[in-house]
Amino acid sequence: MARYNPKENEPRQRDAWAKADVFRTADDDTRPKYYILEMFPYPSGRMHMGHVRNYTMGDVVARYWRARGYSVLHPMGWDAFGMPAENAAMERGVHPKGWTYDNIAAMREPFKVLGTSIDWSREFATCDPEYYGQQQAWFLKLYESGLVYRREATVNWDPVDMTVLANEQVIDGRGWRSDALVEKRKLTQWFLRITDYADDLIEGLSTLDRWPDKVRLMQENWIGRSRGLRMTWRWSGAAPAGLEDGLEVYTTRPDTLYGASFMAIAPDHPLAEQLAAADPKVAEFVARCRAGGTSEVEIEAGEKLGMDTGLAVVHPFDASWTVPVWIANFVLMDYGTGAIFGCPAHDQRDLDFARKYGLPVKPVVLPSDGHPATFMIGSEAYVGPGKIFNSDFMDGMTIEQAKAAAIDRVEAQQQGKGATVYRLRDWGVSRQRYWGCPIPIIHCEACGPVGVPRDQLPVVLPDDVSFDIPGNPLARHPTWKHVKCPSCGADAQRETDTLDTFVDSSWYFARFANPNAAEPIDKAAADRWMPVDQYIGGVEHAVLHLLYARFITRALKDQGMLSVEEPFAGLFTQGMVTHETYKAADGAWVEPAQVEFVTEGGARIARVKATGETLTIGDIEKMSKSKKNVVAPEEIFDTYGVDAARLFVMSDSPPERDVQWTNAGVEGANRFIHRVWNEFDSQPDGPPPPLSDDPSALELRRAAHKLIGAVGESIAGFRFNSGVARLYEFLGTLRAHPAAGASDAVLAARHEALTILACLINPFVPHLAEACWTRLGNEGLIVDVAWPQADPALIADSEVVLPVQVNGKRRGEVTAAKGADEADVRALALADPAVSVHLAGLTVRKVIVVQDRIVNIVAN
RNA sequence: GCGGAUGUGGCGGAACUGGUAGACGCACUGGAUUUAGGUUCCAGCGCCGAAAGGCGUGGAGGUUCGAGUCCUCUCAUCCGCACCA
Repeated sequence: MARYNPKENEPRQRDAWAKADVFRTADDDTRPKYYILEMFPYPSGRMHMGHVRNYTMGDVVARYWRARGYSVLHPMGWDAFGMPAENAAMERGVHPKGWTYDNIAAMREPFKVLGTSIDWSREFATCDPEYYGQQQAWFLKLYESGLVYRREATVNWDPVDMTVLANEQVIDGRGWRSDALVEKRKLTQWFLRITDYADDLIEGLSTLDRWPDKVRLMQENWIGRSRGLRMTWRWSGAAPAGLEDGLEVYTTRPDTLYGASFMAIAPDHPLAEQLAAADPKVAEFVARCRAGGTSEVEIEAGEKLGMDTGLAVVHPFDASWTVPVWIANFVLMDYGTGAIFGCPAHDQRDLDFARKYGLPVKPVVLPSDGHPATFMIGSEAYVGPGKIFNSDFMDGMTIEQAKAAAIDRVEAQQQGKGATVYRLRDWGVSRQRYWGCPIPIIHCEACGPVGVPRDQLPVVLPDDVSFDIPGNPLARHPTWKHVKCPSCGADAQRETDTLDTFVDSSWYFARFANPNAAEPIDKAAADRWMPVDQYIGGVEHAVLHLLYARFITRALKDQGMLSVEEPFAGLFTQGMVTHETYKAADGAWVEPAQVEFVTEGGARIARVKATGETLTIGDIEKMSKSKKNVVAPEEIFDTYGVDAARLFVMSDSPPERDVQWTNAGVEGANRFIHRVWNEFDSQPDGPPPPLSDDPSALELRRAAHKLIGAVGESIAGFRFNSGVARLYEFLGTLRAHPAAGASDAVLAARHEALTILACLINPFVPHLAEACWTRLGNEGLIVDVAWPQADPALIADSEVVLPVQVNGKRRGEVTAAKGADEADVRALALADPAVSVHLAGLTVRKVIVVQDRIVNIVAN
């Protein structure tokens, strides 16, 4: 017997897999397909524990379905464009391209060491011109179909880095890198018309029954569909220029039109801007609103600011009733029409505003317990159900009836129309960045924006760029942007913006079906593999990436490039890997690798290994460089082996929750691995004796056969921690039947059990499983072995143990034949001495027998 | 503020449709092996109690023969959105 040596075994098994090329996926396989995909990583250059967990999870699932006879596609790529490469270029003078490809090379190694069953022949990076060129091709198709357009939009502009920032990159109003105050700027930007698909994207959610409810709900809220009325209020008096028809507002509460008290427009509404141009006081007010708009404190306080414009409109249902028009800071220009009618009695914001500026508050919805004469609104608006009153023709209606009636009337008066409004905005994809996919458009003075002809794709990024000054290197490149117009041949300029990197990740899953296709998507291959059967990634992408990918999939389907509407049939969002934090007296964080622990008086004390300095044990947080609570996967691989790391991240917590990395935990996993090996290694060489029904062996055989279903269901149901627990438990059963001194019957049962065990541990600890498989005397690789079949006779129990309760409290148990009828079980239970003790002096009123489950005796 | 999730020993967690709460791992305690530390092996380990027994799944009620699981209220923590008309 030799101690299991992962350092020697693990590389050998990986070599064997590579040599046999076992993970290459054939496209002409006739077996059913299973496409499993983990969200591809950004090539930071370093693998972290989160990757280990994410990719091990996917690998366990991939290896399981592979063993179950499916043709499994499990590809891998790199989400390789983006800001970190340019930041590295600016900070260290390296080229983004070299930096990125070096990082990919550095990360590919640990990913291969992890032993995941990936078809590396399909690998690509989004910064490969072969990939982004195809992206440009479909982008142009969407452009031709009208899904891509250009308009002026307000963006976050970082005046120091001279670039647009995404909303996520603005922290408390400042650029995340430069710390400069971010300005709102109007820039002409490219947009994707995702709002065209708003309804489809909502309806589609109901088909995604293997997605977490949480994610579906978040997407629904993000799209934010609301139904209401878009209507125009006519001016009382002279109409402002350009708004001759009146003031258009959007409301979801047309039932409260008789409660109207004021109109409010956004500070950046065209009317407000017009008034500001004419009146310095208005200009000053508008400026104040804008400044306050970004200030956290003011939003927090919710202070309502308003200014009466002096203009007024006429109520649609009463020509003698005029309503004043205000400018208000709480009205948003980019939602609805940028103008509202205020009904203070039934909207809290409107009420706050009305109270502050002394505007009328007239209730029009009466709660069921309210009286029309006495019902009053205090400081809280009434937003509950009730009957309409004070409302002429709507009096007595329910809210829903009144909404319909008001919409009908407004439509009949030709002053508006029932409308659906979304919170979702079109997707701005322009980035003033170098390291991204060039937008394949040429601007010609005569022809306008013209798509780059197909035969000139890809538009490749130039390599000779500099990062010594801020701004977009593409824009200041001496020659790159100067081209001829493809349409008229005149001098023209290339678009120098690049695409948001979320575009890159919105279709890569379809490209994996055939990464070398001459078209963006090989439709036949995509029809074979799409949709992804199981997608795995972090919940932080619940709206962004997952919504964009769903949108692009639908858009490409409408271009005839794909057949599916939804890219991901199943989604699993995994938790993070966390670790304790350690802080020194001077406030500095200390890495776990430098910490040792002692127990003093039952308390666990952390201190620095080298100096003995006592440390404060802080919160358990996501592993991060800033808190230094990081454990490098490579170090763990080196100390314990890859399998121990894989097993631990799968074992301790349910996969959707965070898992706390602990040294003690990985040692537990390591212990299991060595114990498993010892069981295989203690089995005698040579062919096993024949299996027998000897009772001494039957317990082991039963346990092994039952384990097959339990572990399989755990994997299929993403309950990996439970599956691992069952494997640990089974090891105990195995150890209770040692090989040393065992009868032939037990040796035979052990051989069978070990054969099963090797197959069941294979998804989790594949390197160990291969070694175990060979140790049992088998030829070939266990990756090619089918998932074992349980013998129905061995998993069916002939006897069951039934707990017996008296008045709901467990008092004893009886053993009965499986399926025994009620009368027999009842007699057995009543005769049990442990039970009868508790029945002394009581009268049995009722005996409930749940077949093969439990007996409950009701007595008093 | 709105929406959602979670709450079980010292810790991570198990308990699939209401049916033996605490599987499995960690920590801890005792013992064996070892020159010693570590490793390895055996045993114990929800709380109260000497025992019999009682009490226990954030808290309070309820439904049920039976509730961690279902219902009502409530507290705490976490997450998402946030002046969305």
